[in-house]
Amino acid sequence: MRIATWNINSVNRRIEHLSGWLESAQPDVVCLQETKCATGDFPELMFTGLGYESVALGTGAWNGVAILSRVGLDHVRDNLAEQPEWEGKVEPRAIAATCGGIRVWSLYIPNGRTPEHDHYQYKLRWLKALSETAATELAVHPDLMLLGDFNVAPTDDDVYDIEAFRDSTHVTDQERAGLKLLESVGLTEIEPRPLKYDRAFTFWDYRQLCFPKNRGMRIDLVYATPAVADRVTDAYADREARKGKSASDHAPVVVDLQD
DNA sequence: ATGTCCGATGATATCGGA
Repeated sequence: MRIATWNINSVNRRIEHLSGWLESAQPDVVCLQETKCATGDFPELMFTGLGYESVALGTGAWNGVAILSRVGLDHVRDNLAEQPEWEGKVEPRAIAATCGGIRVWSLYIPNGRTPEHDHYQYKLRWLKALSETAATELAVHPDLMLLGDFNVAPTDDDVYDIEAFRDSTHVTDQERAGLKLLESVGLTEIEPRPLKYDRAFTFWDYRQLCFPKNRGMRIDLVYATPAVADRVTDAYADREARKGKSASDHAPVVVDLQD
């Protein structure tokens, strides 16, 4: 079984790019983030035509998550338990479903903006709530995976130059402690291999020619229970999918599991 | 020139967010 996660940066802007990738990569399950469309505007029929069931959660211009599956899609759940709010609202950043026997979460962790910003505290609260939901879910589902845009680089080596991230989010100890909470409840990170160069970056800013210069970050992550991690046969960041016109600023992460 | 892009506004350019 092949399962992937991809921050698509507007699913409707990315229809052609995404459908081409689905046909070439042939994933069985895909977690999407930043779909940027309301639940009812999700291009469900396009995915049906490609053989995928789908479920989406979105409000419009911002955020939005979805799951595509061609191995079943059941027991859908929206949002974390007691998901922290931003400006009084629960944002569409988490959706779960059971696909091919795996409990799958598609997640879009808040960006944080700057370490001084309220959004950064929101991000930390969100990571804590995620670990709590993960703990209760994995008690019921031994085959659990969390996939998505975590907006945190796990180590200094997961950004192109740590010196460029002084006073920035994504690399602080507190954010990384948020990831450690996931490990403390029994999840392990599945680290992808790079297809090119030495590091498996998953995001390159559109600005300043970051992609051609390979000024990237590894912030799209996969966490799994030991039962799932033991089945991993391969994992890679597909930087090829970041190429070309009308690409997302993120690349997909692909994980292969033994059946 | 943030060497950019997205979606929304009340546009026909500008803005917030990333």
